[in-house]
Amino acid sequence: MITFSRTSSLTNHIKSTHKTSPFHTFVPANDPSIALLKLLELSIEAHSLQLSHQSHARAHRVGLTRHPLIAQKLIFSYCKFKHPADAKLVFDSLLVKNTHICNTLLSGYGKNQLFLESFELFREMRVGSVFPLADDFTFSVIFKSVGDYGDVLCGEMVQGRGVKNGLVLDTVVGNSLMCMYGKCGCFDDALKVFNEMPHRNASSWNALISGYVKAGVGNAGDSFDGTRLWDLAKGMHSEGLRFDAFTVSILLSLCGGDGGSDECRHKYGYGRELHCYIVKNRLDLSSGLDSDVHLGSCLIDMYSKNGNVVVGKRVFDRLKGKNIFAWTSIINGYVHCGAFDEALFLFREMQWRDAMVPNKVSIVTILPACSSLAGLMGVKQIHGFAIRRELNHELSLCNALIDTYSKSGGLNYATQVFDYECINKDAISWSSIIFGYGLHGQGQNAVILFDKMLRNGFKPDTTVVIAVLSACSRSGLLNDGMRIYESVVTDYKIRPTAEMCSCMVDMLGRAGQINRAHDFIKQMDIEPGPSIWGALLCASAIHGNSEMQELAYKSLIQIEPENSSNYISLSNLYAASKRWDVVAEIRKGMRERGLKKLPGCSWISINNATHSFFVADKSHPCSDLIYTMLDALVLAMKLTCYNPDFVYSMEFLD
DNA sequence: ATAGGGTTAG
Repeated sequence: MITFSRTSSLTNHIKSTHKTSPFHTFVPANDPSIALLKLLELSIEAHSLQLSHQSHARAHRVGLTRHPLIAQKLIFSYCKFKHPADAKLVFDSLLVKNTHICNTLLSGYGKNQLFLESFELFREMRVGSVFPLADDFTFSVIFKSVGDYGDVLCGEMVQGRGVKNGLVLDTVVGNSLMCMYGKCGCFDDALKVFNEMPHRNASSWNALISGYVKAGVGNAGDSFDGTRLWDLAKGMHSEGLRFDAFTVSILLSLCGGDGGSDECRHKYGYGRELHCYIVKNRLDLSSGLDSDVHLGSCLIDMYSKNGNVVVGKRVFDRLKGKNIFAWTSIINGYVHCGAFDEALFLFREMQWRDAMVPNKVSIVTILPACSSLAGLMGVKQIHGFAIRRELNHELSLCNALIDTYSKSGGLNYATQVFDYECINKDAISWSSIIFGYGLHGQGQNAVILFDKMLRNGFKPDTTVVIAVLSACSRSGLLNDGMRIYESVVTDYKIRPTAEMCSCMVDMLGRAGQINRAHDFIKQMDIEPGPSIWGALLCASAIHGNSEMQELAYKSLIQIEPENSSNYISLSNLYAASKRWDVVAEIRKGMRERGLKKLPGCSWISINNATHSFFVADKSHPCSDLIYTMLDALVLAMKLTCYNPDFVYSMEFLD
């Protein structure tokens, strides 16, 4: 039984349309269109496709399917519920199509990724057509679709029409045009629009800032010029516009640290300042408003990316109306700092206490915790969980499962997911399975899959190339690796990255071709970094080529003069051939630079307490007992013919 | 009715 309440906006709307409606003259008091509109509005609010269908049927019975408002609402709801074909049926049945209705279908096509249909309809909305003329709403909707489609040329053509009609002067249209350029990675074009806009609002600035972020991310060299970005944000302030929730959330996403560098600390400082800004400006986090949960999730993410999940948890605890995003953010925070028990606890709490239904993202997020705590069995459990919720065909989940299964020793399960569950594969699916085969020493299969991927029309990217090259390297498939490398560089115009090059050096080196590996380094376009010399070093150590080993160490010391482990290893190399004079010299060099060997540390968790140990560490309360046990173990090892090599460690026990 | 923000996978 549905009861209707008298609400403002809709009633007003109906009142205003009543004046022109042919229906009201006949049945003004109990106009069936009012009830139908209410029903449709309710179905949209309640996300009920069934209710929309019922309303549609009722509209048929009373002959109202061509009522402009009802048709518009039907089209809207069908598109929202991913039934664009039904929306099209309603649309086609209309004898007169107004701009509003066309815009609704246009936007619905966009929501359903039906870009070609959307462009087709847009093309019809011009002078001399049976369709109405495009207005400012049309343009903002079409720019959004063009942006999602990712075709700048198409966007420029649409912009041309917009300029002709004088519609790009509108602020919202201008903003959506900027967003379109941003999505296509054309920051300069977005900036041009921004500079030429007659009226700008906060959203214009937000579009500019997020456009800058999108254009900067992925460009390895000029990945993210922090200063310029914060200058942009300051420019917004000096134009008298305040940051709104959108601005803050974009900026917060840039405050995630990924290490302990100065730049990270800098970013973290900005992040905390933004948190203060939220509090000071009463972008309050505990009012339970939708936008506040949004900001809360951004904050949780920012804190956990900076290694401070505890503060993230405090933000989380204070959030009212926690949604799946907030829950996933905090769970992700705990997963990333390795607190798997806590993450799993929250994953359960989310469901039992907050009746939250995990989605594909939350399942992907919890997966590393399960594999870490319970190995292959844990991955299988999550997989089963996903199957019961019919989420097992989701691309990102499949990709995560392929990767985690193969890393947990379940290559056969990974293959099954790849072959039977992962219906629409992407570059990540292919590189995950190829990497998996490589990991399990099945280089030949990795090569077969790589070639199959190319035959299926996928262009290789650097990640998948690294996956297949490292597979070749591990399995000693020198010829295949060389062939693939040559092909991706010449046929697919992939510029060799440092990682790709170190795969090649590793591959040649492991195959015993140390000199060829060295020649490869010499002909590289890029400056050899630590990973490349490290690969050469490893290979020359395996094959006992101490001359090349020395060269690699010296190069490493040259490019990483502050990394003490290079000195230690070089010194160990000389110690092995009893060249104590050189050893002494190296250690003197280290002392002069003020470098110390970082002591190795190992630890074990027992009953939620972590016990850590350094070399020759006697500080543990049970130290005597532990060493007695250790001596007994060493003795037992020696008795079983294993002769542990203590030479290097003894050297540095002064 | 239109634009702009959040969690995940190699």
